[in-house]
Amino acid sequence: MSAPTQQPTPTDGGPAAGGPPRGAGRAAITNAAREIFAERGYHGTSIRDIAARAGLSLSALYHWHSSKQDLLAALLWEGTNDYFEACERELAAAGDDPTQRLRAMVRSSVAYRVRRRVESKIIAQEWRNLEPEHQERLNELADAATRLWTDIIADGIRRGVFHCAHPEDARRTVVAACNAIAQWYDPAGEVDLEELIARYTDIALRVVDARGS
Amino acid sequence: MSAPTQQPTPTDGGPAAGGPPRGAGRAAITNAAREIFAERGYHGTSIRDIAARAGLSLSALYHWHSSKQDLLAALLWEGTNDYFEACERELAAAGDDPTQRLRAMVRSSVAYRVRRRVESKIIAQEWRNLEPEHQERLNELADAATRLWTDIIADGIRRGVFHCAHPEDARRTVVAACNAIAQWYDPAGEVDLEELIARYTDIALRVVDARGS
Amino acid sequence: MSAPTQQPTPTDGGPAAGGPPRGAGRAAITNAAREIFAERGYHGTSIRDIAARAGLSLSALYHWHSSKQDLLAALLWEGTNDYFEACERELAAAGDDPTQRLRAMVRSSVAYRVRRRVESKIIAQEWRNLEPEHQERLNELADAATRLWTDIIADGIRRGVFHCAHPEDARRTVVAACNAIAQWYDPAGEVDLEELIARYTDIALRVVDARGS
Amino acid sequence: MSAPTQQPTPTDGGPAAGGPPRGAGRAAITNAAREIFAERGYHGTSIRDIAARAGLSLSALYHWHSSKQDLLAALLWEGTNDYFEACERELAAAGDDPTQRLRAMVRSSVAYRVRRRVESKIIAQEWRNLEPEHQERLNELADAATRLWTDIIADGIRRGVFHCAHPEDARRTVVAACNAIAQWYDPAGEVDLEELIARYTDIALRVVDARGS
DNA sequence: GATGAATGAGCCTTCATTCAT
DNA sequence: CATGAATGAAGGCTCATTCAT
Repeated sequence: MSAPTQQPTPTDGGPAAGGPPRGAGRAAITNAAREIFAERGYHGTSIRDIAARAGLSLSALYHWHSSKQDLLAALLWEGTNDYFEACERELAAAGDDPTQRLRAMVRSSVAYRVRRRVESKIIAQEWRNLEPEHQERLNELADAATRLWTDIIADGIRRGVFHCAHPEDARRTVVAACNAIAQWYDPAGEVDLEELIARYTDIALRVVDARGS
Repeated sequence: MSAPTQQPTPTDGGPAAGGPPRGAGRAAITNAAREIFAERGYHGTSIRDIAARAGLSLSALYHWHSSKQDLLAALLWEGTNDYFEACERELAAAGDDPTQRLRAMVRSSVAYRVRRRVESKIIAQEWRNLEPEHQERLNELADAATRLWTDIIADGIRRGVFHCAHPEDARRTVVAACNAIAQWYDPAGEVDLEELIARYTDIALRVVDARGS
Repeated sequence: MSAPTQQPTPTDGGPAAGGPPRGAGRAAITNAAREIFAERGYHGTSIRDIAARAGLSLSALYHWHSSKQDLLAALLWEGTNDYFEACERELAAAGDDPTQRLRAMVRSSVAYRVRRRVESKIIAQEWRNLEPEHQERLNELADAATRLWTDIIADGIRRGVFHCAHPEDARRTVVAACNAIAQWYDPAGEVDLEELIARYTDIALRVVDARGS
Repeated sequence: MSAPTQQPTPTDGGPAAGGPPRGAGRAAITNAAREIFAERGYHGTSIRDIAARAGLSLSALYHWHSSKQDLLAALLWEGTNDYFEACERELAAAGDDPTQRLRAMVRSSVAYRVRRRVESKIIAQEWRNLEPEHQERLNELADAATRLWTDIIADGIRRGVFHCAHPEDARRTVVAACNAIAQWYDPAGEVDLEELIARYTDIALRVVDARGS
């Protein structure tokens, strides 16, 4: 169907309900692409599937996006960027303390994986299907996000707050744990977001061996 | 490039070493498929690519495997089964102690992800491209593997050796951390397998909050 | 871009000079179409290309011309007609003498191929892409032009001025020679129009074997 | 080559009559392409049209030719090369005399345009649709053919046998006249090949102003 | 055991065109 | 006068698969 599954896009919001209200083309397509790419993967998805789910013709899709690859690139970049900005926002509020900063990162990450499960899956799996130029651009953003984690853990160790011997492996573990959430979390289940954040914060603190905080 | 990149498969074993493994049709194809599926994904790989890398004709491929889907299914099942058997082997040697059993699981998992990086990537990513019947069969095996972890952690808690409040999240974290190794580990790097096992064992024990062992 | 490359079209004539010919929609489109049809051929040209080079939107194009085919038909007819009228004009001034009349035809033809190279190419190549009705209409005009040549040569032979045994082949040769000019003539080269006319008049007179004139 | 439009190829002769005898793929396609490209032009021809006329499936076409462009390039190259070789063959037999050599060139050219009308049309019209690399390769061959004419006329003038003042224009006229034959000649008409050669030889000699031979 | 030829379905993309505004 | 959004048909090409040899 054409209804946005995830975050509402400012551009649409319009008449809604039913077929895509003439003019909501771009968003309808983006949403449809997001869903189907997540379900079947980039190569497993045909551009006809996307157009159909968006309730538009094949050609309308090309009116808004120049190619299947651009559609993917836009989706991945938008998603990664949103994640990065969410982290920065939480960090800005977290102050200077490594433990608080690590908590902020876990909160941002878990929240993102839960709220944007669909993007999260795509980002994890379809990254390799980007053409080199798009991939490079995305890499820089991803590296910046990695650095956020790295710096916090390094700082915690320096200040004697974290005690893990291998910070890189600790970082990888925490990130992998948060990322995995997108694969299994059921929003209809018993665990709500805040509870989940609490649980993964605990785990993260154990992984970096935080003591006395 | 028909030469096996990874572990030699028992099925082949032939004259090997050098040119296109004389008469080793089946294995050549399996190996080629494994590599290319890992590189480009199931839908991104064409059966012609596989035949070409195996140094065989398209028709030869069909002589050995009945379809592209079967090729994938065989690969995934074989890989998952090998992993499961490796776990059982290590567990048999580990005795009854939860800590020793968890160590055994981490050892099996890390070793598998390192030695069979290619299969590991495929298992992680291409699972969804299996047709339902194959998927179901594989699911049972995967669930059995999950149960190995679950039972060990549950036992550890019951015996007061592990203290984590949310065993499922602990299990997911440890498994995700081990799985991720396949994505980043560089066998030419400085960290050898035993060192890596040691590090991830430590992390796993912190995640389940093992005390006094 | 959108500036007319060749002769100014009476239809436009507007403010012109510089940017997109203000309000000169129709002419801008005709000119753009002429250029691109000549460069890439009818089927090799998209209506979007034309609109883009004219600096107009796709819909504007349809405001002025009812279809791609009509655009071609208009171009071809206009061009052929201009050629025919140029011939008649020169002939009217040439009087009755077959030699003078042949000279007039060569002059008209060479001048047209030089001054309107672009149209000339289109007329030569895109004729076959006209739909039957347009083609028929154009044929009549082309036949009339052919008859101008035929009659002059026949008259010259009758009067004993020309001596070629096969007037049709002579006519075809002269016409082919003039037509070819559009393909190779370089207006920036050393040979100017008058010189070229002189040369081809000589050739034509040799081809029809004119003696004592 | 199986479909009989033009010269018979020794390679075929097989089962004939009816659909293309399994195995005659390559030639059937080449022949079909030649015909349709000549009728509708490169861009006006769809690869499906070609396959259909060849009595094969679309995919079979791609089994034999890697792309539509390659099909065109092969056709153009083959045709131009055949023409060039025919010229060289006739010239070898013509000896040293400029008049005899010019006669040989006219003979080769007229014969080619008559016997291979279809190729001739394609060569004349579709040259511009070749991609640059193919175009360049073909250009060299075409230039070599041009040089054959140029050298003969220059030699004739030097020896005082030809007297035209502008050899390049003479050459262009003769070549254009011969080329044009492909457009109008009707093999079912009254003029046979030898007669046509005689007529165009006469014209050519008049154009270069050959005297006393 | 292995091959080359052939196929039908489907892929991404572009086309000429229309229509509400 | 002019536009942006939308469309159905068609374009070139690739796919997994089959079959006679």
